[in-house]
Amino acid sequence: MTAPSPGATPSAAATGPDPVFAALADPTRRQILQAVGGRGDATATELAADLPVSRQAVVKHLQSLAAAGLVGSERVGREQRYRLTPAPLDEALRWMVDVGAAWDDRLDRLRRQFDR
Amino acid sequence: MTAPSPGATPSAAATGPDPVFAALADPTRRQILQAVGGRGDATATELAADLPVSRQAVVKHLQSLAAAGLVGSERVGREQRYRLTPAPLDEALRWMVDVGAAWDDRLDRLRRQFDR
DNA sequence: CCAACGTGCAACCATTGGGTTGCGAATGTA
DNA sequence: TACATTCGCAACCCAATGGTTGCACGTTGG
Repeated sequence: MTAPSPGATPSAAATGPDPVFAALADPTRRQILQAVGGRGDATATELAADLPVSRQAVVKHLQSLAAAGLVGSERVGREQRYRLTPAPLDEALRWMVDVGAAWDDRLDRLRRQFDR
Repeated sequence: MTAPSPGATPSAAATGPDPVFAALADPTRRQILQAVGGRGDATATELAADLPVSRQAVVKHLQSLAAAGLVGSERVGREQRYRLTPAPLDEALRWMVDVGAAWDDRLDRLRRQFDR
């Protein structure tokens, strides 16, 4: 998944899953992520219209998301348009899958040892 | 993945991906999660020995994780043993995959429309 | 039985974080 | 040119959070 998604600078893609998890922690931020993904393109003002928070709050959230490399922005005229760059999700995803997998492995090993 | 994992009560599994994402936000908490998964079984005191924080801090983290349904605990003698219950990870995982997928769909649609 | 160990509870502290408001600067439009 | 948007910056507020310490209560083993 997640082709390089051209256009929109990824704004310093921040290494490691840390910032991604941190970014995903907030419900509003996840909502914003979904919204900008669904629209394909959005400004802070547009997003704020559909949310119970101020534009400035949305801006801050978008900055967090940008810091995690989950969105990129591009200035067009007098507005700043954001778009999704979901690549960093992969790393976080992998982390979770690994934890689950390691656990299942352990269960398997125990089970096998028990069957013997 | 993530079989029901018997034993150890899931401690009120909390609905929705919210508590899971919240739980995963903290690096120490993720470390604890990995540690308890790797050992298969651990107490707060044991975990604290390998971490740069106090036992009480670990206890608090374990409570967060339990609230998210990611660990279950079981009292054995005078110690409280925690174990991984990674099932709730699935929901969070799905959320992320969905966001990524929706985005890829949009890209595809745009590309197809452009080719025409 | 008593000492040692491990847990659980509570108070407290400092920092982070989400949110708001206000304002000045840049850009598009009548 | 004058007006209306839209943005970006800064200051400020309050609640949540990660962390600590101290202490009292069960449990185990010599």
